[in-house]
Amino acid sequence: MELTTAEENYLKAIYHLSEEGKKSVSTNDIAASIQTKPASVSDMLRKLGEKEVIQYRKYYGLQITELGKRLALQTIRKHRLWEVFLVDKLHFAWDEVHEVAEQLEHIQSTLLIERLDAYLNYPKFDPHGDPIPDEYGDVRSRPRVALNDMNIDQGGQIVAVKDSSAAFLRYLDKVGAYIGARIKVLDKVEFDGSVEILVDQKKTLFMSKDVASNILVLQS
Amino acid sequence: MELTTAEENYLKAIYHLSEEGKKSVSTNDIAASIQTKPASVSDMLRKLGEKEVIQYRKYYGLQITELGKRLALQTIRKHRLWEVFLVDKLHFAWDEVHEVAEQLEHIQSTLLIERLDAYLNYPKFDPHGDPIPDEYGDVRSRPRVALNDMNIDQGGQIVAVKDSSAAFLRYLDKVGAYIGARIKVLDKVEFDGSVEILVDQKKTLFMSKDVASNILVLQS
DNA sequence: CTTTATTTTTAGATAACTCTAATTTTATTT
DNA sequence: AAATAAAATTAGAGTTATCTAAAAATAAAG
Repeated sequence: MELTTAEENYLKAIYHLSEEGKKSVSTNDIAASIQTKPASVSDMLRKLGEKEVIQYRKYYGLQITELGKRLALQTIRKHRLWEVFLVDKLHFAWDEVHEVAEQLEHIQSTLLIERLDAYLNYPKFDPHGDPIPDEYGDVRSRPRVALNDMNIDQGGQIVAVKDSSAAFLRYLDKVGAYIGARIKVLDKVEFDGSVEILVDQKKTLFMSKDVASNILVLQS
Repeated sequence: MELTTAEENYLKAIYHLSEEGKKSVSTNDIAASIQTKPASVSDMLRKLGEKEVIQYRKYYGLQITELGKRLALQTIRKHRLWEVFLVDKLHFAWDEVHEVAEQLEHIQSTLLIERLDAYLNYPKFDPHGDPIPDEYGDVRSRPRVALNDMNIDQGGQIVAVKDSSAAFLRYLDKVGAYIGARIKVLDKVEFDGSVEILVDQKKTLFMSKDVASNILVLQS
């Protein structure tokens, strides 16, 4: 089973949207997430259905199949391994890697990925803290909680972000709340849901609920 | 100026054919070298002409422009840097790299190539002994001679091969005549042009004229 | 429970790249 | 130089992926 680059991108988007807890993934959701038009999505869904990576009945909705999941995880694995390479070896900043990894993930060569994995020392998480699936698609994810769901005086380590846009990542870098930073919730404002946190035992800062909800913390 | 992957491949083929000394590059030559049909080539030549990377008048022939040369060398630079990466870092055999490098060379990111170059320590030659152009397209090539053009008792070091097919490279590896091997011509057979050589001061072997003509030696 | 709004799909075009078959141009032979 | 062969190009069609505009199906509102 071989997928084209476009098909891989659609399937990856569908997988990610499926994982976000939403019952069913809509045509519009997919279109928004990969910056295309709903009409194009409809067309592709028919094709992905024929290839049996999703189960698709028009107007009804879709469901990703086991085969689809496996293929999506393979692409995600490649993407995240390349991100580790770019950051660890080529010293890219964590907000510069996405665009390039988006291209590299489509390179076809199992040998390449095997060797890359070994070369990077079989990393389990990418620079954003997201888990890297193994070659069979198995993921070992750490339990984690959104920063805005933590209570006062609770602490932990930032392990991932939900929004990986360059703008958001730059903002985090600027305030020192990068992956790996240790934080503690000092206060929560009932009114707007914003939080006050202590970063690495030295700096305190305020975060809007919107920002905090995009930061995932491994509690300690 | 941006080229598509297909355009880059055509331009690279045209550049290589141009460099092989042939006065003019024919449509059929290009078709053969990238495994496509002459009809497709004609079409692409028109497009490349419009983009001014070649000068093209139908039925007459073509000539690569300065712009075309620069762009082709950029692609070749990327290809060869990736080959160094695959061999030096990921321990690919030198006959396994081509197919993967063929994909990697089309990744678009100047930052990536700058960083990769630095990471590999600014290599000047790829694993096949071919020179790596710098970012401006300048090539520092070593003077070298085809093995079948050498005389008896002359020696040197194998620095490159003309035919990079996996089959040929495997053959060379098998007989120990890899890039970097030191050789000396022991005898030449007038009748069929075959040569007897001493490899790394220990092993002697016979090579057909056909094989010898595809091996380039830096004389010493 | 109709009417309106939203979502989704189809229809028809376009762009890039490829092919086969037919045609045109250039080269080679006799 | 006419006849034939080879090379190159055009014509027409297919594939993949995209779009806009129109139509169909479902959901929401009155």
